[in-house]
Amino acid sequence: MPQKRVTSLDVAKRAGVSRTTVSFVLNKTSHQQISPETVLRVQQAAEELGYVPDESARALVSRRAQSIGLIFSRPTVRISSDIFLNQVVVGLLDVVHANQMRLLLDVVEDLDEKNTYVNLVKSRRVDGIILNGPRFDEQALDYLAENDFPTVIMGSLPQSHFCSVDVDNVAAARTAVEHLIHLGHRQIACITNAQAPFTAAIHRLTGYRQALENAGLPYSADQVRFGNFDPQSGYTQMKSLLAGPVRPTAVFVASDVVAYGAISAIHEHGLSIPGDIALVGFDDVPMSNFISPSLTTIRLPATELAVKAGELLLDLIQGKPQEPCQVLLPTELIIRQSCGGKPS
Amino acid sequence: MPQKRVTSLDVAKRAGVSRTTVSFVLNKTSHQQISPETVLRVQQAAEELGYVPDESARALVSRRAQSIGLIFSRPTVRISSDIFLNQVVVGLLDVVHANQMRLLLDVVEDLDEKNTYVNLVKSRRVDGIILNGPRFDEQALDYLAENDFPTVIMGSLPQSHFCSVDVDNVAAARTAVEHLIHLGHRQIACITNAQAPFTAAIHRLTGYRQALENAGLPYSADQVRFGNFDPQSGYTQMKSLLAGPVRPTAVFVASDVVAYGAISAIHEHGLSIPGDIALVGFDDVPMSNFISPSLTTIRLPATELAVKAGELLLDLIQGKPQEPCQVLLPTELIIRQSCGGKPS
DNA sequence: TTGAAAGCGTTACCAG
DNA sequence: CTGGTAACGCTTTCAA
Repeated sequence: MPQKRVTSLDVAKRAGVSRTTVSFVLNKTSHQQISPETVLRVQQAAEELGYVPDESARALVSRRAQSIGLIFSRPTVRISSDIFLNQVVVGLLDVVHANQMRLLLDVVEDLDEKNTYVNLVKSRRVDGIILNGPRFDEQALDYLAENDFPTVIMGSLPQSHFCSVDVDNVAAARTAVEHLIHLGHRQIACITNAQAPFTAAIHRLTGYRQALENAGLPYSADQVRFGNFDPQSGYTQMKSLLAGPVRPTAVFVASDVVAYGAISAIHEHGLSIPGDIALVGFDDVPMSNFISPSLTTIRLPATELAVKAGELLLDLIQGKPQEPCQVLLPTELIIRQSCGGKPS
Repeated sequence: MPQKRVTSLDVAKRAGVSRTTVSFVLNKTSHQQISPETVLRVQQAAEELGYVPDESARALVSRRAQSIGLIFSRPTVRISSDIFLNQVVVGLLDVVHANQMRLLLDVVEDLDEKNTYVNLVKSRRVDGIILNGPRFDEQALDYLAENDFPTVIMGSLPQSHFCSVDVDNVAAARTAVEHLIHLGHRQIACITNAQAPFTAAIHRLTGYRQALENAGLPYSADQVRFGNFDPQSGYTQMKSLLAGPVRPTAVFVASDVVAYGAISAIHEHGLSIPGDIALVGFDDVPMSNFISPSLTTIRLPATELAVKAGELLLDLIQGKPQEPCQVLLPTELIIRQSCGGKPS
C-alpha cells in the first residue's frame, strides 16, 4: 500500500482543531488571529505527520498551479547541444525556488499545433509561460494574447505586445562585426545561429549587414549561411563557405556552439585561426574560454535574462502592473584569441 | 477578464448532453456505449469551445498528476555547463510526449532537506521521479523507498533497490585507460568528472585504478584530481597536475566538458596534444568531435538512457511488474585525435 | 444510452 | 478565535 496520504483532516484531528484552522495556520492567513499555542500545536502535528498539502486540490480551489512553464520553441534535436539553455534553466530554477513554485519544461516542435503551450495554459497546469527563442511564425501565441495570459518572451517578437526580455541582437552583432572590421578585415562571412524563422537569427544577420554597410563594405548573400544550433551545422556551413569562390578572411558566427563546428572545418581545411581566418562568436558559453583557440565572442547574460524573465512573469501572474515590459540587457564583446585581437 | 474558462458543463450544454457523457466521450471510456452521433456532437462542441480539461481537477479525482519529475542531484551552478543534461531532457521529453504527460524539472542542492523531491511526491505534483546523478549521501530517497514511490535512478546507487538505468562506469573507464596503456603510456593521470560524493565519479575512478593495476602499473593518489562538472575545474586540476613532480604522458578525464578545461591548461603550458600528453574523455558530448584536437572519448548513450529511464518509470507508475530493474546500456570507445590513436 | 449525485482535498466565507 | 459548509471541475458509481 504505497502512499498512505496524510490529509489536512489528519493534522486537524491530531492537533484537536478543525481543518479550517489547519489551513489558516499553514497558510499564515493572518486575517484571522489564532492563539500562538494553537499555531504551535498545528505546526507540530503537521510536522510529526509529515503533512504536505495536495497541490491538485489546492490548485483547483485557488486557481493557481504554482508552477510556470518554460517552452523551447524548436525541435527537441536542436536542444541537445545548446548549452545556452542550461543557463536559462538555472536562472529560472532560482526564481521559482525563491517563490515556492515549480518549473515545467516543454518544447513546441515546428508548427505542431496539437501539443502547444496553449494546452498547458488551458489545462491550468501552469500559471504563466516563458517562451524561449520565438519564431516569426509563432502562431499559438495569439491565444495567449487574446486572453492576456501571463507570458514572457525570451527573445524578441516584433509587433507583439508581450513582455519580453532580450539583448539588442542587432547592435551586439554589429559590435562583433565592427570588431572584425577594425582589425582590418574586408571579406567577412556570416553563419547565423539558427534558421530564418527564428527571430534572433534574422536580427543578428541584420547587425552583420549593418556593420558592413556602415563601413562601406558590400553585403553579399553569398557570404551568408544559416546555422542550426549545433556544431555540425557550423561545420557544414563553413565547409560550404570555404568551397565558395572567395575565401573570407573573417567569419562572424552568431552562436558559439555553431562556431565550434566552423573552427573544426577551418582546421580541417589546413587553415589557421586567427592567422588565415578570424572568428567571432556569440553567446559566450562556458566552454568558449577553453577551446583552442579561445573564442572572441559576445557575452550574453544568459542567467540574468532568465532571472529577469522569471521575475517579470511572476509579477504578471500576481497582477502587478508591469508597464515597461520590453527589457533589454547589455551585452559585452569578450576579446580572446580567435581573431587575433589579443596575443595568442 | 482573462481566462474565461470553458468547463465540461459548457461542452455538455452545447452538445445537449450531461457532464457525464462529455467525460465518457472525451476519455474514451468504452465501458459505456455511446451512440456515434452523440460522440460526434460532443467532440464537435468541445472542439468549437476549445475545451481542455482542468488538470488540477482531474488530478485531484484521478490521483494522477500526469507528470513526472526530473531531479538533478547537484547545485544549480553545476548544471550550467553540463551539456550532457540536455540530452537527458530531450529523451525524457520524447517519452512524456508519447504518453500525454508533462515534465517537471528540479534540482536538489547539497543536502538541502527543505526543498527535496519528497515534497514533490507528497504534494502529488508528480507521479514518479527520475533522479539524475545520485550521490552516496542521498538521504531523501529513503522516504521514496519506504513508500515505494515510482522512482528511477539515472546512475548507480549501490545497495539501493531502486530501478536504475546506467552504463557500467567502471568497465567503461577501464576501457578508456586501457586504450591509453595499449598506446604505450605508463604515467597516466586522472581527473574525475565530479566530486567524491557522486557515485559516477567514484566508479570511473575505480575503473581507472583497475586498468592500471591490471597492467601492473602503480596507482597513486598523486595522479588523481577531482573535477566538478565544468571546464574551469578541469583547467584548475590539470594545472595542479602539471605543477606536480612527475608529468603524466596521458590523462583520463572522466567528463568531456571537464576535459575541455584540461586541454586548455595543457596548451597554456606550451604542451601539445597528443604529442606531449594524450587525453581520453568520457561522455562524447556533441562538441567533442569538433574541438581541437577532437576528443577520444567514451560514448555514453545519453538520450537512450533517458528514454529507458522514462519508460521504466512509466511502467512503474502504471503498476506493471518490472523486475529486471537495473538496466545497463553499452558504451563505446570513440577514437579521435586527442590520444594519437588516429592520424591527425 | 444517458443523467443525477457523490466525492477527491483544499480554501474561504460566515456563523458561533 | 474557531468550526461547519460550500465551492473548485472533474470522474465514476448507480439509477433511470
